[in-house]
Amino acid sequence: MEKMKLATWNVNSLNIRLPQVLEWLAANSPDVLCLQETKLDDDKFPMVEITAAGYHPAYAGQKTYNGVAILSRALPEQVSTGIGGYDDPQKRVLAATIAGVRVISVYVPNGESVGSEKYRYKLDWLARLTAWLKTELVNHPQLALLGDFNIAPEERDVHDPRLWEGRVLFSAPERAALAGLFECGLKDSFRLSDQPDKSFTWWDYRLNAFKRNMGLRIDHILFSPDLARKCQSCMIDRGMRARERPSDHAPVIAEITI
DNA sequence: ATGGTAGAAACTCTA
Repeated sequence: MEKMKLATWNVNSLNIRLPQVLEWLAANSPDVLCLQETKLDDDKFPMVEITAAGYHPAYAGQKTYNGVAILSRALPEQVSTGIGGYDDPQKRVLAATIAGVRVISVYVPNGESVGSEKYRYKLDWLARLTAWLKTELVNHPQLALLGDFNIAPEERDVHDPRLWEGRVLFSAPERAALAGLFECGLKDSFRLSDQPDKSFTWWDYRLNAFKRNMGLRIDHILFSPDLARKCQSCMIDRGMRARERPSDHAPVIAEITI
């Protein structure tokens, strides 16, 4: 039985975080690493360094904001960008087939604040993502959706649910949109096994949030039913958030048998 | 308490 290790990490600038990404790849040897917030135009992607580390890069970037990538040991096939049928100039979705698994790296809009224009964009974007995924799941029964969803699914995924209730990243409409993905059959790999209490993936840079573990679990690895059955483990590597000059997100890693 | 910090870019926006 062969194992496949898939990971996701919002690096908040691949330019700044490249040394940490290379170190993390060497230490963890994932088969697939999805990145978000690369904040790099495609002609600035660190192709040489990633290739030298033994990974094939696929990327869809833009300057300053957003940007997604998929790094893989095996050659990525059928690489495509964006949500089918939705002309979004923001680079937030990248898909590739790797060793027979359809891997999709997503950077869901942050939403800024409930009721804002960016919040409406977030909900509209999620509706389009969900509609598109329904057909993707039919075409690719072995599908993994990894990334920064900017939504905490449940109260136990938020350090202080009362404080966050109704706020962006935890408002009812956002959680309903995430539940819509689960209704398509996608499973939250993190909840397929027992996990420590107060497990989070993102901590604000401000107010010493990480030291006080004031975090949210907003980065997820979702598996189609076929892959969920093969999931062996899922864990958060919070050690990377404790580093000097860290991303505000920690990597999430899941292992499946293929 | 509507603050605070980080990144990119360029005196502001996004998260």
